[in-house]
Amino acid sequence: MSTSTRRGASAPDALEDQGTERFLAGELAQQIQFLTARARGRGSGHANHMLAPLGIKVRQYSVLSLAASGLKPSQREMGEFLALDPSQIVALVDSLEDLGAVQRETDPRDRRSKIIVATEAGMELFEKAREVLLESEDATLGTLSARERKQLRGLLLKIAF
Amino acid sequence: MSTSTRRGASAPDALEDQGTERFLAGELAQQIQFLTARARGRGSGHANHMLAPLGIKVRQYSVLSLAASGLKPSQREMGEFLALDPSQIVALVDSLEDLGAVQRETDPRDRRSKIIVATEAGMELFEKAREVLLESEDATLGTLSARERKQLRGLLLKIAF
DNA sequence: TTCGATCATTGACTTTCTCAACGGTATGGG
DNA sequence: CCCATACCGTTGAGAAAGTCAATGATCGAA
Repeated sequence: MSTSTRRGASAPDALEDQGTERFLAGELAQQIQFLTARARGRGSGHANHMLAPLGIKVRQYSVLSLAASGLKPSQREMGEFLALDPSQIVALVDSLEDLGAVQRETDPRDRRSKIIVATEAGMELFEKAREVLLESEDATLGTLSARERKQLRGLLLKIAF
Repeated sequence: MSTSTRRGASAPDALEDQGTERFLAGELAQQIQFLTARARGRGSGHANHMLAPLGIKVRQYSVLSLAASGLKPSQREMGEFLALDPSQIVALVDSLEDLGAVQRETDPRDRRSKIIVATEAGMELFEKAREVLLESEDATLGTLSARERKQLRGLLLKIAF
């Protein structure tokens, strides 16, 4: 009940602070590239803020999510799916390991690769974080109807890979 | 005509390399947050690559675009619209100024603020970059129909601000 | 066995982000 | 007019994120 930000009960079409909408008719606001970057900035910003009490960020959540999926992902697979450099995965897994949320297990089929699995504590952390993120997503998507959200998901899914 | 990457004439539903689609059914692929970040990563990556020959990146393009819009934006306004810290705007304007693409003009109404305008050369650079970016966007959106692109633009516009 | 490729890891480096401070300037109240 | 306060651009420092090359261990195939 605290969130004071945005969505004032009044001011129907007051987008953000004044001065911004002046450029909405411009060329940038038509470029999907730019809009995507803008949306992502707002989204991950809000998400990280909401996630802070849990001691992780969205980056780490994404790794934790894969670890908790039961799909036994290797670090390389994670990097590919998350579009992150292998070295970044190392750091992220390290930090989650420090939190006791995940564990590295050497793949018996290929001892070079390590499979990341969530611990008990990791599963609990994941569930909490998941709910927080669903709230955050809901807040970020504010004005969109359920139908529109589904549409957006579908469209993004097509271009994200 | 060199770009060998992606969009093979065949392979209708071959998303990226193999191993990735294994996680598509997972929980992350349902989160708009994640999809947005993924899409943005791909998009800006491709765009920066295409833009490299012109000596700028998407960050600088966005500033140049506003400067070339004729809307006489101040740096503060740019920062707000682009969701960038004022100090970053300074650096971006500096680099564009070094390229001779933009100029700082002190606002006569408020001598604290500086209005950024594109030079002749800046306008030419902007036009070239604009075309490159439209191509890049087209490539990134590959599989989307014109109708879907319009939808996506509309949806993103709603959540980007 | 040996050679080339792959995986995780490390390290160095660049870019981007975030924040605090400072000088110059505007604005409003006494 | 003078003053306090707030704002703009700028600088600087430090954290976070992204990029790239190299290495040891392991795999797969010749």
